[in-house]
Amino acid sequence: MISFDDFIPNDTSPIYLQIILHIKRGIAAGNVVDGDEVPSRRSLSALLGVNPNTVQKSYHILEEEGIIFSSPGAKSCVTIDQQKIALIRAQLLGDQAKEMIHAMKQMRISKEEALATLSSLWEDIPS
Amino acid sequence: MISFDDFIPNDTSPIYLQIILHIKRGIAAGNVVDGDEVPSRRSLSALLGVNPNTVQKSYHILEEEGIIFSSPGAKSCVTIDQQKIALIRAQLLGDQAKEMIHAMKQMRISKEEALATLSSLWEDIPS
DNA sequence: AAAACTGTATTACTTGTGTGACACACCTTC
DNA sequence: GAAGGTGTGTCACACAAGTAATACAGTTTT
Repeated sequence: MISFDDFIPNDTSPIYLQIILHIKRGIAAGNVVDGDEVPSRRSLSALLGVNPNTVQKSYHILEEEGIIFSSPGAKSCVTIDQQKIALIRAQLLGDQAKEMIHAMKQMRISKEEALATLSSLWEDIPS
Repeated sequence: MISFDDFIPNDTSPIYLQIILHIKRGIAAGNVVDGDEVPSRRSLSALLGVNPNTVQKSYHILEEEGIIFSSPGAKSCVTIDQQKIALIRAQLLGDQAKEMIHAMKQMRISKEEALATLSSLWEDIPS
């Protein structure tokens, strides 16, 4: 079962997108494997302090992407193979790096300073 | 005058927040100095393909933060000193790095792989 | 069968964005 | 100096997206 303990909500992007991203990152991390259950709409919404419908929206999109499977009354679970996992991981990693680089360049921060900052802060962020 | 040529809209967070971030990054970069004019609501909205009111919302918030100054009929301009600039720069740099590290750790990506990815993609992203 | 869980659909409210109108400042022209 | 045009910021209202509240229907467990 995927964990949401390290879910840190962010007030800039919609919550349903953050939930989707969190699950995809969990998959990329290998924390979630094919057939794994996903938290129920209600339990996750209670944990995150949001409405069940917001979680439903996330799950619905993930279902359309073929990442989770739902059927009325039953628990939803992940349906994904190794190829998809590698693809998602590469995608998320690349996107995140590109966004970071873009932000740094907009601030005219050198490659060296960016790498140094990242390196020095690495241990401070909890896993 | 601050440039929006390298503004890359992103469909995850509200546009007005992205505009604020872009201007703050321009300030952090040193591209914008005290007294510099800021694009008019209409010209910027036309350039970005959004509504003048969306830009207005960004400028209004920046004015509340004491970063720009507006008065009816006159062009709006930036009001900021070196201390504020250093503060904004440190803030944005730290936030961006922390967000990157958090994302990487969620994907169980090692410090080495993260730095290597960033380093190898650096030259590919246009300034 | 009843209870406690599950996913789903309908509806309303809040926030973000779009459309339009207004008022003030500057600059040209008469 | 007065009149008009074009720039500027500001505001009120309408529409769309994100989120919340509630009710409904199926599955599992007891």
